[in-house]
Amino acid sequence: MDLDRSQNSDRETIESILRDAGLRPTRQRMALGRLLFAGDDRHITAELLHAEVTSEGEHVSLATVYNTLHQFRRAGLLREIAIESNKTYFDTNTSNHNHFLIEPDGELMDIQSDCISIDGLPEPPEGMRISHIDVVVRLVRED
Amino acid sequence: MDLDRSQNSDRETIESILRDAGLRPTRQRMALGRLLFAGDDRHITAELLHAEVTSEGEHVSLATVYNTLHQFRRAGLLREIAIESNKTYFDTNTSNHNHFLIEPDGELMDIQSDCISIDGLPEPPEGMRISHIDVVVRLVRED
DNA sequence: ATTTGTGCAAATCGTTTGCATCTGA
DNA sequence: TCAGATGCAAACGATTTGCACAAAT
Repeated sequence: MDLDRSQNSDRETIESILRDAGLRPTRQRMALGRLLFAGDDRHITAELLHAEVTSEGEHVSLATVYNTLHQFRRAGLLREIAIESNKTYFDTNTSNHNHFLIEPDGELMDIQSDCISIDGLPEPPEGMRISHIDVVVRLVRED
Repeated sequence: MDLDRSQNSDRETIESILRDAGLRPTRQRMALGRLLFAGDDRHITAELLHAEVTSEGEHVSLATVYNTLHQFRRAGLLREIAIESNKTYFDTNTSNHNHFLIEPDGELMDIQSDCISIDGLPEPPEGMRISHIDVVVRLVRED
């Protein structure tokens, strides 16, 4: 289930998101959390987030951005997106959903999961179970 | 469509695969091509392929392995696999199919595409068309 | 002969880590 | 107070690149 993010812009909500995840609401995490969890769902990289927080006048070191993104992911606040890229993309939408990938520029768009159904999956091998299914629909510009 | 690889082990077949792709059949490309296109479909990284070709006693520099893998991909002989990993994986099976990903060790298994059907995809945005759909089914060991 | 490919080492890029310092509970 | 968090710079691993040399048509 997705959180209602309509009011996430205020400090208190971000703070409780962090506390609920067992993370101390430090200045850096609050700043990053506000960028990530307030407003719409986002697809973002560490470098990009670092640039954003910096342009707000907040100082957060790049290493801390990396560390924080992984902490958020471990806490279930972010999900890593599987696309072929040398960079790691994180998605603030942790509910089941899938992606359109605009090939030429690498831009991502959400596809709501309830649209999509997958049939005919073979049984997983003995002793394994499906944890999650990722669907990436690659788009190219029509010529 | 998949090539019949049952006889790809001989020089002539590899050579014609390369020529058809517009690539000169150099010693290095032949050695890599034989490893990739003879026998079963494979999921491989540059480092791994370099280790293989080296252990055969052939000398191909790592840079050439990287360059060659990308040439093969551009020629449509390989496909890059979309998984979240710091390494780039290539698939010698360029037909439409999908993957099981064994989470703990990152191992990949093919799922034949004709098993799977995807319903309920929304229309792509104006001026875009679907080039390819990747499905990755993540597996974890049952506890 | 001319184009194309290769090897090597250095450069680059994204990311992680070690460690001294600082901060929140 | 003191575990936990951060910053910095150095380390790292995967990949790319520049350029002199070699091989293919």
